[in-house]
Amino acid sequence: MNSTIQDLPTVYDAKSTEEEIYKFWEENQMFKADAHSPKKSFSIVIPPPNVTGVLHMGHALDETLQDILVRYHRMSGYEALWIPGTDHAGLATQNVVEKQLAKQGLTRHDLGREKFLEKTWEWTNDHKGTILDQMKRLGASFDRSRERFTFDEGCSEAVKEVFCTLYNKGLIYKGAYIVNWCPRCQSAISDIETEYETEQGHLWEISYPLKNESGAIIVATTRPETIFGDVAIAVHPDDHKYSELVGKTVVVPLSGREIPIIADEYVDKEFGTGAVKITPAHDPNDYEVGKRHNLKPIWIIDGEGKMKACGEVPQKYHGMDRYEARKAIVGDLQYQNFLLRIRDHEHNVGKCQRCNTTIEPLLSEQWFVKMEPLAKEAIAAVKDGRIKFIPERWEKNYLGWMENIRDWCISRQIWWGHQIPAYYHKTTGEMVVAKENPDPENYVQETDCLDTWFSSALWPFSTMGFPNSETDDFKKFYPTSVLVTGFDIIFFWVARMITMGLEFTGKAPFSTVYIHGLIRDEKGQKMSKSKGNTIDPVVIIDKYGCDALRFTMTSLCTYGGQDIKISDERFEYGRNFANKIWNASRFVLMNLDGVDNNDIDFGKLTIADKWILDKLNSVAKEVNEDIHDYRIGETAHILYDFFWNSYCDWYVEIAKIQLQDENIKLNTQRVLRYVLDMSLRLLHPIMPHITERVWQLIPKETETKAIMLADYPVFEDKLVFSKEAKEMELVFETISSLRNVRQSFNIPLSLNFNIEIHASADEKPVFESIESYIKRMAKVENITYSDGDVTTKKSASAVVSASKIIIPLENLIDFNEEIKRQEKKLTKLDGERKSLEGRINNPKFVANAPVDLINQTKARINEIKGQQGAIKELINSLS
RNA sequence: GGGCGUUUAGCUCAGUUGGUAGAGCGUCUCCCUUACAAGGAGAGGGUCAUAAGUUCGAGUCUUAUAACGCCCACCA
Repeated sequence: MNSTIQDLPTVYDAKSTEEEIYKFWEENQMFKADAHSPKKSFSIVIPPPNVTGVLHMGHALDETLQDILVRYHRMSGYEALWIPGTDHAGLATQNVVEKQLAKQGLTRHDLGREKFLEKTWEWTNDHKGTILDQMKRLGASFDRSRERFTFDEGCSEAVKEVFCTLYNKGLIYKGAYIVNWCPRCQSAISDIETEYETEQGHLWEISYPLKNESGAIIVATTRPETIFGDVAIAVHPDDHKYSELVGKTVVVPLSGREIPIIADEYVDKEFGTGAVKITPAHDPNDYEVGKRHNLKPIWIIDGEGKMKACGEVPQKYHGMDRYEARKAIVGDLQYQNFLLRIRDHEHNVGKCQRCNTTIEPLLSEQWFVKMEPLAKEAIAAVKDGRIKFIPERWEKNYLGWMENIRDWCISRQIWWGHQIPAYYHKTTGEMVVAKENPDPENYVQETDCLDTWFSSALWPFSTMGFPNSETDDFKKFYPTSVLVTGFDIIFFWVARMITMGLEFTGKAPFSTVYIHGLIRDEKGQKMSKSKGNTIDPVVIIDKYGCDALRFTMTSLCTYGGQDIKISDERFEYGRNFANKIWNASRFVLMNLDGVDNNDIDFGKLTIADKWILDKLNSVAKEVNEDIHDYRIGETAHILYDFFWNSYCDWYVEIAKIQLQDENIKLNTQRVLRYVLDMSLRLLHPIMPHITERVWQLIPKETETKAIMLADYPVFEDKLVFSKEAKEMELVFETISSLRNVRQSFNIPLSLNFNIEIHASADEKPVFESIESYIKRMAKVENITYSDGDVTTKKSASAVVSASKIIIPLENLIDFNEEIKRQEKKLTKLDGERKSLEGRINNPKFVANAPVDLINQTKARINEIKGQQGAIKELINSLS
């Protein structure tokens, strides 16, 4: 980092810089938090990415926002901790390892549980760091010395503690229930892991003949293959169509089994035929009906989605896949004249979120968490404001779900994960729930594992040392400050963390939930590998730079948390800004002459100096407020506008003039240096690398290690210069007007012209003080003043504030064009004046509007009148 | 069936206590002015989806309608 200023390339080299800078931070352990620090704490736990995961745009956004908050607070005097880690991702990881085995023609069963776990641990240890290493490319300032894994020893201890405690409180139970079974994953999954898709299906109407008499009842079903699991036909009790049939017995086609006709209010009279077959083992609603009527469920489909080889299923169907069986059964029903009609029917089918396999509702023994008692406090915590959602509307969403909470199926029939700490006696079958096996000789552990989200739910405190609440980290950093995530996992994760945090630590695990939008492609579609519309953040970083990625994404975040549409080219925005920062910095550095401090002489400040300092000051104020309010996109916009449009486009250009004046050169250098320094600090949380790099290049009298450890700028009273800030408007307007004239009449830059200013009494001294700016920036040769009337000379002109500027360019301009130009302005002012006058002449407005506004309106009307008078005068002098 | 979001410039979108609309990109002019052509300067472009209401005043608040999108529920 010792290159001289002159050597710096004119194009910012993001790639080499970012690598170098990140290494610098890491080697100096700047991300490491101190649990013994006297500073206030600010802490975040990362939403742990799956160990199997690869970095995607969603991470890029999520991690960037967290990093911005962490870096901001670190610079603002907090002891900031960001804990990284990964999720063991039960099924996902198991699938990856199984796929590897499959290449060798093996299944996990060939290896056995123990060997398979060994293999999976091996894979995990090889890959645990990869996604976090990728996140280093994002500039993430997380504390790798505290890196955790949801399946590491500590987290496992926390899981056991929580499981046993909940069980002993009666909040975990084991029971038979209809669950969503994925035949491919061979496991139960929870309700929220099931997604519904609309499919074009059929409604088959099947005739069930009455026993011992003529006649039949016709049943409509979408799943004829479950016919062997039927235990009854149900009709609505008020449905007189069927009232005489209730209580009678029918014979199940193809099987010959006899089942009753029952009445139950669950049945919709209007749907299908008004008669439903009841299959308690394979449909959640049927299960409820069956329970009400004491009907024993019959299992006819197994865990692989195949027809069971059991007595109830005719032999010819044994082992048939459920869809094959459907075809065969429909064919057979038709052949035997039981099938009366087939209708097209659109219906929703449950799919496994992970593998998109159609879910098989299956009655089985599973473990559940009784959610309702736990939800109470989790609801209260949000309602009473202990936890705040941003944007607020997600609160409703959360509360709606919590208030209708259903029990959480936590057991999974997989091997990779936290094995449920329940032990069965080998002979008696007696069950003990305990952290350790009470007697390995005689007890075997439950084979099921826990849903991965069970350990994720404990993440904010399992990472801090729980169940030990006396660790330094727990005392210093728990509860965490804010949780940053997308809305897609509010139910999966956020809600459960809140529940568990409150139950086990008595505190909300975080006080704010900051929900950002999802990243979508340019058409607004979700990015997915299967659609082939993903954008790889690493590719973007290679092409545009990490800071460009971060800045662009940040700028696209809205207060309302809207989804963000991105395309490759959008990142040019951030790249160009980075390049602008780079080149502006180069200019300043090249002109600093070694000035190594910000000791500005306030007595020597020019009007432009005061304006930029005032502006910087208000930007600092606004940025602090915005970050505090999680309006992070806004901070990007404000800083972009300030740096580019105020600092570069105006101040730096003005500074070029001031630097020529030996009287104020040094002070100008200090102002340049100061504003650059502060701008870099303000930008650092969003664009950490380039700001650090440039900051290191600024000459300093004191040895300060890094910008990331420097103080974040705040509002300062001494930097308020309202009067000068206002007066600078005259500079901007004058120069813009003159440039407009030049452009309108195609006057080449090489031609310097003279101007004559008819200044109002109070504006004249201001004009005099800004003469050098006008001359240089508008290419003006001479400025003269005239107090009296407008000259009758034919000239182009401009009305600025309360003054008139005459540009005598007789031979160069088309007077008709000039008149048109002025008239256009006149019309514009006219519109504004009429509207304002309409207001001020309305007695109700005067009676109701705030005094300030009324005064402002009056003043503006007067100003417009003055300008219009001046323009008319100028037009007259032309014609 | 219930809930939520979106509708503002050609495109993508900002716009927090209501005070006559902004940015980036794109378009048109001019400029290689000693930080930057990934740049500089100037210009053009909007009945803020529609309708009613509240108000002195509505992109902003209320109600209704339309279109698109999302979430939840899951009548076989």
